[in-house]
Amino acid sequence: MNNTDWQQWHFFTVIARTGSLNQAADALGVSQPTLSRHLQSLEARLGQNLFDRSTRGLTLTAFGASLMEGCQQMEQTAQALERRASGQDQALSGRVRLSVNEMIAQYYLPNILPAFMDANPQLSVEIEVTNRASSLDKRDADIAVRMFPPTQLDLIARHLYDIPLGFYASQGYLDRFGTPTTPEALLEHRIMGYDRDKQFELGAAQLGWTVRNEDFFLRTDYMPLHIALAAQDGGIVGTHKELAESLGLIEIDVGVKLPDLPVYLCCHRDVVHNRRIRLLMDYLADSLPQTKPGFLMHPLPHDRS
Amino acid sequence: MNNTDWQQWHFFTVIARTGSLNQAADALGVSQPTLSRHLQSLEARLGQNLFDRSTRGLTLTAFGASLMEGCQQMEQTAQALERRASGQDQALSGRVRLSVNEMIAQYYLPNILPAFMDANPQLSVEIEVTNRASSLDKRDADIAVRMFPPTQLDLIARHLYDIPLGFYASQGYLDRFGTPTTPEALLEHRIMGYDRDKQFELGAAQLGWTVRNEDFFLRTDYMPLHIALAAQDGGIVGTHKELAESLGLIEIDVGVKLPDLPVYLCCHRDVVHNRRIRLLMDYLADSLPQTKPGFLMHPLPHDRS
DNA sequence: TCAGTGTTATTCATAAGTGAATATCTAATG
DNA sequence: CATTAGATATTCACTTATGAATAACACTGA
Repeated sequence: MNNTDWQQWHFFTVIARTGSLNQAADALGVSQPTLSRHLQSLEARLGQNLFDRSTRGLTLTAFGASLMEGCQQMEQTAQALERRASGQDQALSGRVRLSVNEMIAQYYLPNILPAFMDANPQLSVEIEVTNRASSLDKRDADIAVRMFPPTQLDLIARHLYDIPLGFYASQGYLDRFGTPTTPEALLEHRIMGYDRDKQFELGAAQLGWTVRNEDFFLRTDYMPLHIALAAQDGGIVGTHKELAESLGLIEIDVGVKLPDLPVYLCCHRDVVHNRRIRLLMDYLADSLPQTKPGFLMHPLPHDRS
Repeated sequence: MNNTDWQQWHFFTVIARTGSLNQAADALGVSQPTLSRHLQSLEARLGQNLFDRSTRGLTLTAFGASLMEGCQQMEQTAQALERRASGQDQALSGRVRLSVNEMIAQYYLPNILPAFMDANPQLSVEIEVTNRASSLDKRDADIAVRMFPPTQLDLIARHLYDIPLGFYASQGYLDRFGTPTTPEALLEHRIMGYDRDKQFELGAAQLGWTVRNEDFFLRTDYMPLHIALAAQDGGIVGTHKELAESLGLIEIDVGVKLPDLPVYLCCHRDVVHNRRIRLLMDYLADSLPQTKPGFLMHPLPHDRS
């Protein structure tokens, strides 16, 4: 009677979320035929279909949908189990996964990570670079560097320091287009903005500006491209003060002080006492605030003649 | 990264509860070597041991114990999932599991079940006979007939009727030992009682009597044996009025009215709307109260010469 | 209309998991 | 001290499950 296969519920959960056997197979690390068969087997045991099949994927039947709540609860519990288990693995060997955005990855980590890796050769550091908030829940990462305080209650956040921001352009750009002195004038310039990232919009709103991403001259969420373009006389960029200055960019004073960018170090409650994770967190907390940015200045190959 | 195998957590949960690979293998329907290997695999993945091994079985390490809470939660969710899924299987074929005590099984069901099975040949009725409250949680049974209201909130109970009780003995017994007329005198007689079942003790306490199971002349929880023995001049039995009378036993009036025995029909909230289960419940609710007891009078072979 | 891209289902050689039997261990017992 | 009972671990023949390849299908867009 205890014949129930938790594995099949797991498969079902992921299939339901992805809506496709192929994607679920990818996520689960098994093959699509395997999922197909397990799903059929589960449906056979339950006596009715969990999904409607089509050539565009699978969509939950009412029956399948009615079971999703329990599946999600099971998944959360399973994830918590994994976190708690891994949080108690106090060995100083193994992996630590760190999630950072492109700016940290490009301009800060290269300065400080080698020393850590030298000091802890048993530890393999895995770095996930993304501009979205990585899921510490799913243990996609153990530690995350974020520029905003996390909202989840079960995350522990440590405010490290604040990065001063400013608007910058190269001397060459300013020679060609002049130097704006008011916010209004600034917005008429070739200022680089974001694509889907809403952070700048929100920050501007707090300053009383009405700015939409659509208004920008050039739009990308990949900030190192902002920097590289500005360095090549491409326009005005709002970025880290120290970084811009180390690149020889000139600060533009439009009479408005940009708010500092806070830097938070986050991890999950369940793993905060883990030695490996603690080691890297403490090291980052020590070294990140002291680091001058600017190791790999130019990620994109270019020839400035 | 989503490599986590829910199945192994299931195995771990059952192993932890049973404290033995062999028993867990039994409960899970797999072999002991399979469990041994999966457990080793899980421990290897987590990097530390979940159990201390000994020749007396496995005992949780502190690490393993710290994970049990999550496992139990997962198990409950899985069980709820199974119930909800099976509750929505509206086919009128398949199995329905019914849990009853020995009295119902012996003296009532034989009268009424054949008609139900004739009317619903597609349905296979499985009957678990136990005097303990069967677990509707684990879906050991879909429906349970109980003589006391269930305490769990997620069970639905339907009070069917009340069975009048009385003290009875055969004419032969009364001829030999006389007829008691007071409670005190009754307790001096060869009255049959229970072994581990505390219900009679509790009921007697409500009447103001102080009776312990140890005081009885003959002790067994198997009530049909009470009946059979009384019918063979073996002593006095407290049992169902109609049943005793149909056996030709004589009621003994000691000036105290025994409280009626309530009969409840129970099922889990999650499956109450299931057609199969509903069908049998409704049938039992209709037929049980009207049934005269006494189909198979003498379950034990005997020769009354 | 006709490739192109996505989907699920099926096939079959092969790899992985399984379990009966067995080895090995320990505590309890005569 | 030898024996028994009950436990986990290991072995190996064998069953089962797996996945690369493929088929069959439906939508999309040129």
